[in-house]
Formats: sequence, structure tokens, C-alpha cells
Amino acid sequence: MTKKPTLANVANQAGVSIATASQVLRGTGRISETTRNSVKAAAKKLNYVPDARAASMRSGANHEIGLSIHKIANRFNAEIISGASDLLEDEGYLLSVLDARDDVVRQRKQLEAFIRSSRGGLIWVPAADTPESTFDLLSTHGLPSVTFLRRPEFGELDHVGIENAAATFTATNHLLDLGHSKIAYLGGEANVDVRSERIDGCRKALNARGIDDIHIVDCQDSRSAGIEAMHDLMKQHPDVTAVVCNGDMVAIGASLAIGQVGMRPGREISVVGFDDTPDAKYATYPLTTLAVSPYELGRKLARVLLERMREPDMPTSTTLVPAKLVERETTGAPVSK
Amino acid sequence: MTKKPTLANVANQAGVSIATASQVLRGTGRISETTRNSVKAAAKKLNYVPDARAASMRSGANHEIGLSIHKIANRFNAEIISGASDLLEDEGYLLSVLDARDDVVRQRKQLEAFIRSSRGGLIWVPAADTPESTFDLLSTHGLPSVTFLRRPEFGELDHVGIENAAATFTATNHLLDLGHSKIAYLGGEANVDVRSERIDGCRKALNARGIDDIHIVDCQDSRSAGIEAMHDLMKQHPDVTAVVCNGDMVAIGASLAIGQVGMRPGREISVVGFDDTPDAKYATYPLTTLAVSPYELGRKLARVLLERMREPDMPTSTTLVPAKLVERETTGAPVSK
DNA sequence: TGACTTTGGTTAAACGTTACACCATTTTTA
DNA sequence: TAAAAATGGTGTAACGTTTAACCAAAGTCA
Repeated sequence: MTKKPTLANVANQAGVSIATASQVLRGTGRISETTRNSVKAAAKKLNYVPDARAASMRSGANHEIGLSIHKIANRFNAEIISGASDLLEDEGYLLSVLDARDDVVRQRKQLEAFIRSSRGGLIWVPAADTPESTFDLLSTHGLPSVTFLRRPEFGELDHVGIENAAATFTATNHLLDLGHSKIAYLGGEANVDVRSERIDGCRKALNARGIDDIHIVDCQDSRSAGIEAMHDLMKQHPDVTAVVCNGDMVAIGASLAIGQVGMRPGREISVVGFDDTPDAKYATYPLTTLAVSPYELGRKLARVLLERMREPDMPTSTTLVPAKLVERETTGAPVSK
Repeated sequence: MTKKPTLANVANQAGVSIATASQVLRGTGRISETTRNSVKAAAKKLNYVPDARAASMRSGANHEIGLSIHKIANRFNAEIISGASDLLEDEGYLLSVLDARDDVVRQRKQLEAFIRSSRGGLIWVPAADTPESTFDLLSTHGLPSVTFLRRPEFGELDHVGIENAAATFTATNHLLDLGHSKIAYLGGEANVDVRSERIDGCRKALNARGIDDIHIVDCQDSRSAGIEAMHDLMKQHPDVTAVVCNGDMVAIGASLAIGQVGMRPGREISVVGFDDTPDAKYATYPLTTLAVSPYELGRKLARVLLERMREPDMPTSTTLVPAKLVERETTGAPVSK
């Protein structure tokens, strides 16, 4: 109800100068035990909360970090956020999150907002088809930034990602070892490089065995899109016996579609997902997938950002975390249809 | 690289005073077309972005809104956030999100951070067992706040919620009409009032038909917890023929458990969910559930907050949005086991 | 005793805006 | 043609912190 108390009010109440009050509350300077206590008492009595805006303006440091991600409603991404948030919190920072919903103009606005409020740092995954101007925006304002998951085509920013190619290479070899040879890649959108990297991994494994065609199908990262895409695939390419998917949701959808036409995933057609979301294990057909620890990825992300904030002139780095094949029931030796 | 440009730089470049530059950029005051253009040109040339901290300190208005929610990784909640975010964005605000992970101390810290940065307003769902002191914190700092989903026990804040009791009343009647009489309630945690309201709705419907016992089982809001809880329930109370669940995930889990013991949801045992998440439709057993539109709920939330920010002294309001029964395959007349 | 050092503070200048009050000119009005 | 009004600006004081520079009083040392 009453006006928010300021440092001046606290100083007044304690009978000291504003500077002294500030020093006590920040634990800096040389102040006697007695005045220290009286200032603290005054602050508590008045329910004083410092104004972060004023503090950060004056000090030049901002303890609020921004994060902009293409999709918030997803266990995998949420775990990344938790990991980053926990580590940053331990270091005295706060991570506020914006959902870009994979829209470049929305994301652009979000980044601008972060710049306007002079966030201390920025963690983001570029929306699909992010233009170079967006990267320029960040570099001209010198905001410490780290990208993750999707590696930017432009700009020179720190990056944390997944060993995509190595992962799908492993998965594809697993399928080849089981006896599959007609393999398709399902999911993801054309211009997103995470997907290109993953497809490259598949290709590399196939090429090593003298196979050079792989069928690629675009589709969004959702169960329903996966169902639809898989039905199409089965109709148009009935010879395919295994699919590597861009994400678990698509893979779960694909498995369901296979079930719907009277076959069973892991027998007539094998399916491999990516991420190992909690859903993968409890899906109707427990999913073979490529597991990465999103929580650890988030922590790494936070560490990279803090490093960058400490040393703005450091050369940019790229950190990749591995993905591990988890075998469940959707892969197996092919059984003729 | 170079220092962030300030309004002073822009004014200098354009050969006008700081005040004039400010007025041009904000579109206020009376400024000639020519100087207006030259200021705009200077701003563009320098890549000027105003400092929101300074602006909000001076003007007293903050266009950043805070949101703290118990769980971010959930389609339903994410849709709420999208709805609120979209409406607020249209009004020139930015909604930054914090994931409280249902931890009171974490949430407390988050709210304090929002107060420190003097957010313009606050939207939040109180973590389970939120103490009164947290509500005091908000009221003493006079931050316009709206709660949603979970109605606070203390404090006087605006609230937006779901017509929980009416919804489960409808669902229970549906089950009674189908011929069920032994009905259990599955999911949710003991001290969360959303759940109490929903149970009340069930009770009311049962009482109206002269039945007064309902079995209540706690469990967390996840598929795996639902599976486990349902197995227990079937073992301990084999006479139960229908369960109303606190959320779709639990309901999907319960359906799976029923399937696992050789029965079929909607025949031997009926299941009703809550929320109508996208998963409900595509679950192994398409789920009968209570649908609410989270996106619209989010928009309403934003409208209520903006209203409160405009009129801080308005009496507090409570707005409830309805939930509608969507019949799919997990409910039907009971078939003996 | 005089010269340092330490202790415990204070003053005042930033940080980058906004908004109120004011002031020349020029234009309109009676 | 003198008074009033409109036009197009500028000067300056906030907003609430932090921090560098300074200072008086008291303690230490040779």
C-alpha cells in the first residue's frame, strides 16, 4: 500500500548515510558491527527490497539472464531449462524464459526486449531460418550470448550442442547390424541444421556399407505429425524396414502408425527415436532411442555463458555432449511383412 | 563491441537536445517533421535501443510482466502461457516465465526477484503449501498480481480458475448414467485445492443419487505414477468400476494399467481425465476427458492482470472458465470382470 | 611528539531515461 | 498593431542505486 521503501528510507531510519546503508547491505566497505546491525534492523523493519534496475544501471552488472527457446512444452527442453536455471541460481543469477514458438519475428522481438532491459547474458536456440541481422543485433550490443541445440549459420557465438552425427551414426549401424538396409529418416524441418547433422550421421553409416540412398521425410515434432508421415511413407515406400526419427514424439507417432496397419514396431519395421524423453519408455511400444541428459546439457550451457560473461574477449567455443543408444522394443531384426 | 549507444549519443548525432530525442522516439510532444526525421535517422544509424531499466525507473511503469508456474513442461500450461503472452504482447508488454517446479522456496525467491526488478505485474500459480508470508510479500510491495489454477488460501488477489466442481459433477453424472456406482478419484496431491474442488464435484453428484463413498488415491501428475496407482487401486478395491482422474497423464497411466491386466478401459473399468491435452486423443485408449481451452484461459489471465494494473484499487475478482466433457473410448457401461 | 596508519564513515558523481516547467519565435486574432 | 496563441524546442530535476574519493578522529610507532 505505502510507497516502496528505498535505501534512503533505510539509511534515515538507521541514522546513517545512504552510502553506509548500501555498504552494509552489500557487505562491502569497513563498517562497525553496531551500525551494521542497526542498518540491517532498519532494512528488515521496513521490508526493504533493493531495486535491481537501479543497482544494475549503476554497477553495470545485471544478474538476470534471458533464455529464448523454440518450444517450452517439451520435457526435454524443460529439463535443459531446469539445469541451466539451477546452476545460474547457485551463482546468484536468475534465468527468465521466453517461448519463441519457432517464429523468427517473435524471437527477434524477444531478443530486442532482452537487450532493452540489458540482461546480463543470453541463452537461446535460434528459430528456424533466423536471418543474419538477428545475429548482428546481438553482436552490436555486445550481449554475452550462447546458442544451443541449433548451431547458427552466421555470427560467432558460443555454442553447446549434441553430437548429432555421431549419435545417428551409431543408431544406423545398430539397424544395419540387425539386417536392415532400406532406411528412412523421419521428421524435422528442412532448414534446421540439427536435422542435417543427424541425416549426415545416417548417411555416413550407410555409405560405409556401400548403401547410398536414404529416404527423407519432413514432419513436425509431434505425435500426430509422426503418425501421418509414417502412413505416407509406408504407402509410398513399402520396402523401407527401418526409420530413424528426428525426435521421440515423431518416433512414437511412427510406431503407432505401424501398429495401426497391423504390423509391430521392432518386427516388420524398426523405429529409433531421439532424446529419450520420459514418454519413450512408457509409450505403447517402448522406444529404442538416443539418450542425452538434458539437465546436464543445461548446466553446461550455464557454465559456458558464465565463462563468456567473465571473459568477453575469449575466442568462441563449441561444446558437444554425447548421445547414447538405448535399446528397447522398437528395433529388431526385420521380419518380412 | 563499442559502448552501447545512449539517448545522448543519438541527440548529439542529430544535433538536438536529449529531451527532444526522447520525445521523438516516444512520439510525444510537438516536434517538427524535419527534426523528427533526423532523430530517427540518427537512432537507426547508431543502432540505438532504449534502456528499459532507466525508462521504467523514471516513468514508474514497467512493461515486463512476470509469471511463475509450478510446471513448465506440460502442453496445457504452455498453452496458457502462450495465450497470456500473446495478449500481453499486443498491449506492449513482455511476459517472462519462471518454472517454480512446485517448490515453495524456489517460488519465493522467484517472486522476490520479480519484486526486485519491479515487474509491472505478476501472474502465478502458488506452489503447493505456499505460506501466508509469501502473499504478504506481494501485498506489502503492492505488485499487481493474479493467481490462477490454484486458488490461494490466504491473501486477496485476483484469480482465474476452472469450474472444477461443475466439471467433475458432470463427469460423475456421466458415469452414473452409464450404470457405474463404485467410483474412485485418482491423482493430485492432498493439499492442493484444485483437487479438493474436483472431488467435491464428484461427491455432489454421488450424494444426489444416494451414494456417499468415494475412494481417493493420491498420486503425482505423470503417466508412470498413474500406472502404479491404478494397479494398487485394482488390487485393494476390485469393486471399483470407474475412476475420475485429476489430470490426463494420470488417466492415461490408469488406462494403461487396466490394459496391462487384460481388461479394457471403457468396458470393465471406465476412466475420465482432465484437461484434454493433445495426448488424450492419441493415447493407446483414446481418453474421455474434461476439456478446457488453456489458450483462452491464458488470455483471460492477461486481461484480468491488465485491468488490475489499470485500477489498482478495484475490488478483487474471481473468474472461472468452464470445462466440457469430451467422450472418447475410455468410458462406457460397466461390463462385469 | 610528530608522522603514519587504521577505522568508520560521508559526499557527490555517475548510470540513462522521462517529464515538468520554461522560453524564444512565429502565427493568428480582434 | 498589440495581445494572444501556437510552434518547436531546451534545461533540469528526478528515479534508486553504487562507488570512487575524501575526511575526521583515534590508534600506532620510533
